[in-house]
Amino acid sequence: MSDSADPVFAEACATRPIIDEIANKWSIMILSVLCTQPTRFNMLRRRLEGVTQKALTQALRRLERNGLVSRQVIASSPVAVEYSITPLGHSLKDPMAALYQWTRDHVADVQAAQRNFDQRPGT
Amino acid sequence: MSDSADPVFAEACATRPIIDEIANKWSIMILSVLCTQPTRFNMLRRRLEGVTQKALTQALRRLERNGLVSRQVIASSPVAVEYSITPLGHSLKDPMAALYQWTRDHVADVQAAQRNFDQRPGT
DNA sequence: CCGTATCCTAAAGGATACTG
DNA sequence: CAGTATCCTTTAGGATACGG
Repeated sequence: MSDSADPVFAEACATRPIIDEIANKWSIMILSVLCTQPTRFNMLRRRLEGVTQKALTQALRRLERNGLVSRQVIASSPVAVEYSITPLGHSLKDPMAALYQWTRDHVADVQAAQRNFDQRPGT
Repeated sequence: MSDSADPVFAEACATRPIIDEIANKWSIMILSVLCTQPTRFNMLRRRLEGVTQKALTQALRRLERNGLVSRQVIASSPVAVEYSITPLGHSLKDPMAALYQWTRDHVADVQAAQRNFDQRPGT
């Protein structure tokens, strides 16, 4: 599977497990919020419209496990939990930006291809 | 969800649908192979060890729909189908490379975070 | 307030058989 | 050769209820 593949894309095979950890449905939106400021659970929940409690918890745990987000419990009376982005999480910003730039540059091409594909006659 | 989020990550929200199309389980490995040379269905299947026929077909259709891969039927006696990467697909190489570079630079950090997380006491 | 636990449904994934 | 169709098993996702 790897002998003569292009080196750049070949690396994709090795790095995919980590990419998959990051490319979770809500992860980048969570990072989007946390990049601005530390945020509490229910605030995140409000900001990410449509997220369920379960999904948010799962995404946060995953980000925390991978060192991109840190979780701090503030022992106030109704307990507060604040999530913030780590330096490691922050370092993802630049490479992400490159990918978003590609998407912006080519979104029209992709959508045109989709329309073309979807409109061609079925069997 | 978007008023005060960091601009770079905020873009993530808008571009995620397209990222998701590309970040499919087998997509980058398929692109890895096609980037080197056009390849036929069963050859791809052999190169991507562990892929099922169904999964490979689905991934190829998706890549084709998004304009990253083209499919050409060669009407020989047992019919042959050759897949190749398009210029659009090729243009993904550089931004991907940036992401892989990040992964390479930080894989140790991520794995350390994972070990640390996994080894801490449960309830 | 911040979750975990449970239950249920929906969707994904694999194996096998069959067609142009 | 290159798929599609079918079935079945596994996993993910959502809703609800409860605990620290």
